[in-house]
Amino acid sequence: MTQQEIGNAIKERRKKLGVNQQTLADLASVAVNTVVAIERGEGNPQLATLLTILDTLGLQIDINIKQLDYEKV
Amino acid sequence: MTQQEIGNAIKERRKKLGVNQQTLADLASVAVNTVVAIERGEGNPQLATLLTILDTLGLQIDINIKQLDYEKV
DNA sequence: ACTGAAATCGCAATATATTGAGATTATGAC
DNA sequence: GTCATAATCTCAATATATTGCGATTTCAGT
Repeated sequence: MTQQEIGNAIKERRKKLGVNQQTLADLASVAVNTVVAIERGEGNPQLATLLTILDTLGLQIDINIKQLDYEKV
Repeated sequence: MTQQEIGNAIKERRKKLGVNQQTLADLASVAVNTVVAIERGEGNPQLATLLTILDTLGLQIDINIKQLDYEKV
């Protein structure tokens, strides 16, 4: 999962929950600028920042053995 | 998954692969100090740094809906 | 206990994320 | 097209990760 994909996942989840960037930022106690950057894939957030945002959205990170292309679906 | 657990996952995987911190750092093009901090759970690495290290170890990040305690195992 | 390798620590220098405030642009509803 | 809201951008200030080097401690094997 790339930085860009992570940003997209956050954005989709946020929209699904029906909250805007400002509200998410407030709930996660980060600046809205930070949320914007991460969702756009332009950000290179610190792990704590990312985890806080994910947690706020009811999401979590898992670490797995890298999946090879031919294994997908 | 917490910062600490991520550090442990990296450490275990590294040992399983039989490489030391310095070698991992070199392969991932980061400073050994950075690897040390992350593995110890003291670090708050930037996402790019974390992804590079995980990738070097053949690991990847996945984002999932948070698992509730009573759902575990 | 000895030895070599691995892991950890300390610190200053540098790079980069984060923040805050305001301005600008997109987007959707009516 | 208008209006309101959401999203994005700019820029300076601040906080914090990263690096490099050396020193120190820990650890495993003999």
